Amino acid sequence: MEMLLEMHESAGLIPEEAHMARCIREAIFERRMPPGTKLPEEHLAALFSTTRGRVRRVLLALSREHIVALRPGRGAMVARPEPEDAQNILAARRVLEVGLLEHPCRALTEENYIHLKAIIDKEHKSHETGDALELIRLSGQFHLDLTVLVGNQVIAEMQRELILRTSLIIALFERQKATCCLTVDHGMILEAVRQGRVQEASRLMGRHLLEIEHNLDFKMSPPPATSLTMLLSR
Amino acid sequence: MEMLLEMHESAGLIPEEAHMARCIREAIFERRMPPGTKLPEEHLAALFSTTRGRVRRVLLALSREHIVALRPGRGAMVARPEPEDAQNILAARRVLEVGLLEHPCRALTEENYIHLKAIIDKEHKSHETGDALELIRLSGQFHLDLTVLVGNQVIAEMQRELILRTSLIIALFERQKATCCLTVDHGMILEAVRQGRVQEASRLMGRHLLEIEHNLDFKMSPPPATSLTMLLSR
DNA sequence: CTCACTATTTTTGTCAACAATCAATATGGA
DNA sequence: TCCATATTGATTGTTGACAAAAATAGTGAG
Repeated sequence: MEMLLEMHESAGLIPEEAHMARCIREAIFERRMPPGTKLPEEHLAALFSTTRGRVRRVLLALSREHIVALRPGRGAMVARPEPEDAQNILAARRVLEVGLLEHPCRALTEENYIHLKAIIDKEHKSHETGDALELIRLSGQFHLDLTVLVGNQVIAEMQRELILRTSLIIALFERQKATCCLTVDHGMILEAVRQGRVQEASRLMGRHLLEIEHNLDFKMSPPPATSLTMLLSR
Repeated sequence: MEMLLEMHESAGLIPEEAHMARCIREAIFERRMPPGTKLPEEHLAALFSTTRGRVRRVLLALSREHIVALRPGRGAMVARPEPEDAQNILAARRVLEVGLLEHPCRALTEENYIHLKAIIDKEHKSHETGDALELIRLSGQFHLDLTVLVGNQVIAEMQRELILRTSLIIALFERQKATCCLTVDHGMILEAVRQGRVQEASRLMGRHLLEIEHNLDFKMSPPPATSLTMLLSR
């Protein structure tokens, strides 16, 4: 359940700020804060019982990750990627993840395999019990942990940002509900990787990501900007 | 000479701050500010005739790009990547650039080719006149522009960060002088891409990046932390 | 000369109050 | 009713002074 490896996404922030950033990222990733949600500084400061200055630093950091939009004078809100961004982001993921499976930095150990398999099993369970939130989380974790294990920290950090942005994209443009990653695909990919079938694994991953892309509809009416800061807890 | 495409690396910063960030990035990239250079806030504020508060925001932004280290209480300095980081960064570049040439987002137009060829020609000129600084700059621009043209904005932003960090790595660990990118390689890569020889292009790029890596010596004594803020002009 | 300790100076971190800006509402005339 | 304008309220942006911490310089004993 816990993040496989503490990635140093905290660069430049003190622990308290890093914690706040993590909470907000999590809330965005799990769509408790949909794109467009306003993020007033004082609200957040009160929520995390900290000062406005610190909130400000965190918002700047998150805006540099492109998951928060920071318009001067108008404050911060959860980012709403343009269709063009969406295509670029998904294309980037294809390049990165397909490329990585094709030319992995290191091979998957048996231990690694067990770890990833466990995530997939949990995905199945969440699918059965209908826990959509947990399914989203697990799906992201599969992609991220696979990247860490077959790649390295630096690659994983890029990947983390892309996954978060993908979460925003799906929230904005998903054509039909329940279109998060297909657990079945994850299983096939993992097996191919385990057996060293590099070409097959990367091909599957490419198709998997394309499928996500094809389930988007950019002509969708952008949902109205929600306000209120809510439910940051877990 | 000018950056091919204005990448929105200014997210969350006002224009003035974005300009400052660009200047510092440039100075770091061209090694006018070697790794370890101290970056006192008031110094920078005076240099750019701005306030300490703004400098602070810029330093936070740059620290999130991993090119500035921001230790609490001790101020900012140009980052000094660990050998482990160095390996991860170069591995990431291999995955990204090789993967991109193997599975390009779009094909190179004749116009694009001319643009890139011009850069290579300038590289040759700089090599002859011995203008090492310009050579470094051009070399980085070749890799970056190629990424933009064959990929997209999002990929290019990741690439920009990786190239900057590579510049730090070379400054720290280069075994022998004059080991910046070999212009010859660039030429061969470009020709392969132009002719649509995808496999060949990606193979060459992989070798090219490995060559850089093999010219590093991690046992090198880390050069003493230089101080003084100097020569930000161009 | 070196070490340990103290004092000084520089630099960073923080805060609260104020100014500027934007969003929302209210007002008034056609 | 509708639009334009003015007022209000809420939120963000900035400043400067101060506190805290670290680097530096200085002092003296061994």
